[in-house]
This record gives sequence, C-alpha cells and structure tokens, in this order.
Amino acid sequence: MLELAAIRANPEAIKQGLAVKRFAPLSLIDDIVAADEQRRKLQQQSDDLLNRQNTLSKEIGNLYKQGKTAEANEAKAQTTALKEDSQALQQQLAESETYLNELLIQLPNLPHASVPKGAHTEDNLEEYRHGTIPTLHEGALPHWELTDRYDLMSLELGVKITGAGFPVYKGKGARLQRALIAFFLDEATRAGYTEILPPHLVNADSAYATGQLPDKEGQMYHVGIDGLYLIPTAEVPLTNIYRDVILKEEELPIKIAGYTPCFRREAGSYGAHVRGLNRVHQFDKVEIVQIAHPDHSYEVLEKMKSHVAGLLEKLELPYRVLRLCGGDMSFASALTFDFEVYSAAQERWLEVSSVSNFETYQANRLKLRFRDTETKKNRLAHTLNGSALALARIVAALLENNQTPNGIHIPKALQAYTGFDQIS
RNA sequence: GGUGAGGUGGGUGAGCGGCUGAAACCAGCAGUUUGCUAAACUGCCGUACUGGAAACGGUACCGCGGGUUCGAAUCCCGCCCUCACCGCCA
Repeated sequence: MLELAAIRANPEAIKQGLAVKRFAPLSLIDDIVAADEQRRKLQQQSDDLLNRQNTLSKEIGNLYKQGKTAEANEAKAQTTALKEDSQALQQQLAESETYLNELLIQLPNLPHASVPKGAHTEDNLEEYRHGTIPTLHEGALPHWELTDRYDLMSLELGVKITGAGFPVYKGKGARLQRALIAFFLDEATRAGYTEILPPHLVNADSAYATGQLPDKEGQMYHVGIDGLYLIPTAEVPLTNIYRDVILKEEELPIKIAGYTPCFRREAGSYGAHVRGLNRVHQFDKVEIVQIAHPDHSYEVLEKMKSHVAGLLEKLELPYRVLRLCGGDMSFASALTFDFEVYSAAQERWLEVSSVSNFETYQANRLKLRFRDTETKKNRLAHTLNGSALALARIVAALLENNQTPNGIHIPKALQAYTGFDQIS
C-alpha cells in the first residue's frame, strides 16, 4: 500500500497521481488524512494514560517494598478508574487503526510520471516492435486445430478430469512445455537469477502482502478447508520469501526466478478470443523477481525488459512492447510494460509477459526493508517482477507461426531441450 | 494421527511476578593501541508507532490471542509452529 507519510505530506499530489490511474473515489484521500489525525490523537491520549498506569504501578511496588502497605493500598484504589479509561481508549485506538487500514488498503499504487493517461487497452503506448510477421501457407491453422492434428494437447480431456480451461498436454506437446520451462530457467540462471521452486499454495497473509487480496479475491482458487490459495503467479510465493525482512544495502539487488503452474479462475470470460490456449485456468510460467534499491529500480526494470526481449528473440517470435496506460495497469504497479507476441494464424497479438515496478507498494505491505548504509535508517525496498515467460500463449504462437504443410518447426534455441526439431 | 520437549534480540542462551526491552557470550559497527596483520581494550549495537527542529522522551512488542494482578517474558486458558519418538505414507 501507499506510504502514509507520503499521503500526509502531500495529499493533493496523491490525488493527481491516482486520477491518472482512473481511481475515482479521490475523497478517500481526505478520509485517510482525517482518520490518520484521529488515530494519532487517540494514540497520544492512550499512551499518556498507560504511562500514568506504569508509573503508578512502580510506585506501588516501591511502597510495598518499604512496608508502607496502607499507602500502597490507597494508591491501588486509584488504578481502577485509570484502567477503565485506558482500556476504553485502547479499544477506540484499535478501531481507529483498523478503519485507517481498511481505507489505505483500497488505494492502488501511484503511477510513474511516464505512465500515459487513458482508460483502455487502446490507450497503451506501443514502444517498439521486433521481428517480422510470418506469412503462412495456404490453409494454415490456428493452434487449437494444430494441437489436435499433431495430438499435442487436449482441452476435452481436461474437461473430463477437471473442467473447462485445464489443458492436458500430450507427447511432443508435453515435451515442448517441459523444454520451454527448462529453457527459461536456464536463461534466468545465466542472467544471474537464483532458481527457486516455491509452494504452489499460499496463505492469506502472503496473498495480502503482494496485493492479490483483497483486490482480486475472486480470481484465485481458494482451498477453504485450509484457508489457502492456489497461486495465480509465482510472484506471490517468490516475493513473500522476503516478507518481514530487513536486508543489508549491499545485498541489493536480490534476483530470484521460479517456475510454477499458475491458477486463475478468470470468471466470466468466454468466447472466440479465449479459444484454445489463449486463456486457460492453469498454465505454466517462469517468473523473475528483483528486490532493488529505490535509486536503481528503474534501471533494473530496463534490465528485466531486456531479459524478456532476449527470450522472445531466441524463440524467433515477433513481438511488440507496450507501455500500459493508467487505466490498464494493475492495482499495485507503478509502471508496467507488456510484451505481446504475434500469433500469425489468429492474426492477433497475445500478451505473454508483463514486467512491472511496484516501487514501495508491495514492500510496504511486505515490510520488506533494507538498512541504508549512510543514514543507518531502515527504508522500504522496491520490488519488481516479470513473466519470463508465460507458456500457454507462447506455445500458441510458436505452433501457429512455425507451421508448414509438413509439420511444425522448432526454433534452434529450443532444440537442445525438446530433443526434436520438428513436430510432424 | 498419538506421545513428549520446546518457542526470548542477527546467533547461542539466561531470566520464571516489580530493580528486565530484557544478563552473558558470539557476530556486527565506531574508536584506542599497533610498522602491517593478529590480539587486547572502550563505546555502540532489535522493531514499529508516536511527541519534538533537534537533543531527548512516551507507548507497544520475549510464537499468536485472551485471562489473573496495582504490576506479566515470568502465573492460567486457547491456538499456531518447531523438534524428537511412534503410527501411517509418496
């Protein structure tokens, strides 16, 4: 969440920033400022009473020690009223804190100054394109027909054993998944990331800390009996490794990467544009995460973008990079770039990666800090993450773009991992 | 799942009703000493909120939540977790 100190210091600046993100209830800022004042007032009163209680108790102890029992008992009588008052105040203080927190948690992150204004995907700014869009042969097929033709994947089988949106990969299709995962992890390792294999279920604390709760409650699968959530992205367990941690400044940046399946309920989205692998409830993804010094996080963001771009180039996929507009960005992000690959048979762009800088927004909830060597003070770190990459849609584009009448060509970089250069 | 032991600051570990936000040691930081290194010595060394320009104060926190008491790390209750052994099991 946003830092209270920043809101307190300049509420109008916060309002202006949030307006770019199309955040409507700007009066919430005024409510927060008022609630914060109220809270501090209550704390002062409460602290004051507690202080008097503590002092009195010490005096009573001393009186007993000196054998002045009568005086001690007299003093004791005073404590009753004091205690009642302070308990009432503490109750009010706790309520005030809860209320303030409820307000704060509703605020999205402030967008970076470079975020374009706008509400919809059309307002996203295209940064650049790379690669050439392939011309397919006559009778080229969309990937959902290719997967049938070469027996690579079945959604019907998924329906049988689980439900809609749970693909079952088969044969070379399954091997292709495994190859891509291994390729992406190896590339991340080569780029200096430490590989992590995290749990695929997380508790509510973790989901809150990275911002999935309460904002996206309905988008996660919930295991009610144990109070756990299936992860919608590896970002959640990976970033939460550093929840409640104070790092040394020289430990920054932290670079970790992990493969996990990702589970998304995606309630209510059906239709032609979500056919095949375009949007499924379970998909595989390798995620890269960095924890950076606030002064360098935007350089880190650029490096992460280059990493993702490098992967797409090695896979020989045409792609474009979008700078997301305020209305299209996620709740917790300050700046997000989306990578989209061109899926030649569908003749459309598919989002395969989202690279974001969250600045201190997640770190504030995570209580992820580092000790500033200069000032010796603890400061919130910046967190960043990016998909590198999301598999299902990469597979869709790979199959469609590389098809020939005789089979599907596997890009060179992947061949060592698949063990074959052609699906036929 | 059963039984037993235990959860204290970065680590080890003392404390078992007031003098304890917490001994001691180790690690870390700053100095003194020193030709350099080593050693020795001195001081500092948890987090958050809060008052204050600052100096310096206040409050809370000894797994979590309640309770007893004028006063709880210390006593009582509930929960969670860790370890050991048994059972079950990929």
